[in-house]
Amino acid sequence: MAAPPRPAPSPPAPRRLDTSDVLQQIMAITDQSLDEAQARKHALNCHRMKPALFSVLCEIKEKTASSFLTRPCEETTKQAFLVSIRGIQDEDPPDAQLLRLDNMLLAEGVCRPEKRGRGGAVARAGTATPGGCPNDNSIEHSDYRAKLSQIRQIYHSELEKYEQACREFTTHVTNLLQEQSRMRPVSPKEIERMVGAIHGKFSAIQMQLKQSTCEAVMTLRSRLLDARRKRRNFSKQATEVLNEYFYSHLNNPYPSEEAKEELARKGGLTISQVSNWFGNKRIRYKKNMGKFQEEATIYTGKTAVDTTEVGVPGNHASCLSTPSSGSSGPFPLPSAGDAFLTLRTLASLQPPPGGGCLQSQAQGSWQGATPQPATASPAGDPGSINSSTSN
DNA sequence: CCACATGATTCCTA
DNA sequence: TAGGAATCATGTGG
Repeated sequence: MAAPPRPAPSPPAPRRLDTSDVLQQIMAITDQSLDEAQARKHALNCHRMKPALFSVLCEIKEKTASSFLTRPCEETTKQAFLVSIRGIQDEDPPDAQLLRLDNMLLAEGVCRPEKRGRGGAVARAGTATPGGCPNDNSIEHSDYRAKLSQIRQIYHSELEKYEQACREFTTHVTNLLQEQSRMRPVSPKEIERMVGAIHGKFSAIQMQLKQSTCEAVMTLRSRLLDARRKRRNFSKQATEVLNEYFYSHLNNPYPSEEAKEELARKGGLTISQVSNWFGNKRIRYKKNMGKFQEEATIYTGKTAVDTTEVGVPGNHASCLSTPSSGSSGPFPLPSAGDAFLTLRTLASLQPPPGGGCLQSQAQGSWQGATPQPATASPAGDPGSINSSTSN
């Protein structure tokens, strides 16, 4: 390491120096050892020209808004850090994401220090089964609360650590800058900006903490409060309503949105429960049609009776055999015998002209054809529900 | 306790 | 995005 030429080897505080000499010495401090630099700094501080020079520097700094003029060697690293975060502070301020995280942590009861995180989590878990079956959720929820409490503790202790570190670092940097301000122009604004940058940096870290806490809570929720664990069988009435629709639309068991709404309303279910039910029903019926024959007979017979009672026989029945539904594959039938059985029960719902049409459809399959869009069922499914079930 | 039924979820496809 | 298929997890009856 070749030492750069040093300007004035002699006394630390020369008696007569013009401003350029003083400046030169300030710049030379960077190349000196710590002790030397300290001694020289002290000498310069005591120099009679210093106040004047300092005010000139301040003025220049104000005008140019430039970066640091000097960089005492012992602070190089920290200043590098400060410079590096200087760019970061201009990023978008505490944004919506932080707000969302805060809201979620609040809702989950994590934000409140140790106040039994009931409110959000548990209350929401209670409504997590929209099927109208209120659950008693005491046992697993106590487990959930215990784990949530652990998460909360970790969260708060980490948060406290970060906050303390942030405070300490801020104080440290502020002190440094204040000390530096004796040597170079450091405006309060600059200090403020630095502090802001530090806070920005630490709040980014805090955001990560919040994010991982949120993730932990979500995982916990999905594990302990998963809706599947809350499963309740549907009420008999709901099952009947669904089955009636299913078997009376056996060649096209794809209820439209309106039909789903109606079914949901009648069965006290949600739309997604209705969709799930039909999804499950279709696949299970298709897999094992023989098993469902009895059920099919019951419901198709029943709906046939219902419709005649209501007196609108052609309404939903017509949708079974409409040309457009014939354009896609109808429901598959298990075997010739089963097919006949189903057809016979279905046929009781068919208006005479569509009979042949139905037969040809019924020998096809839902599969292979694109799922019948609900709108393609021109009989007006919603109407068919309304007319076919009177309750 | 076990087997089966059933509601919900996930992944994939058209 | 809806639906199919596989799967999970709970409910239920013997």
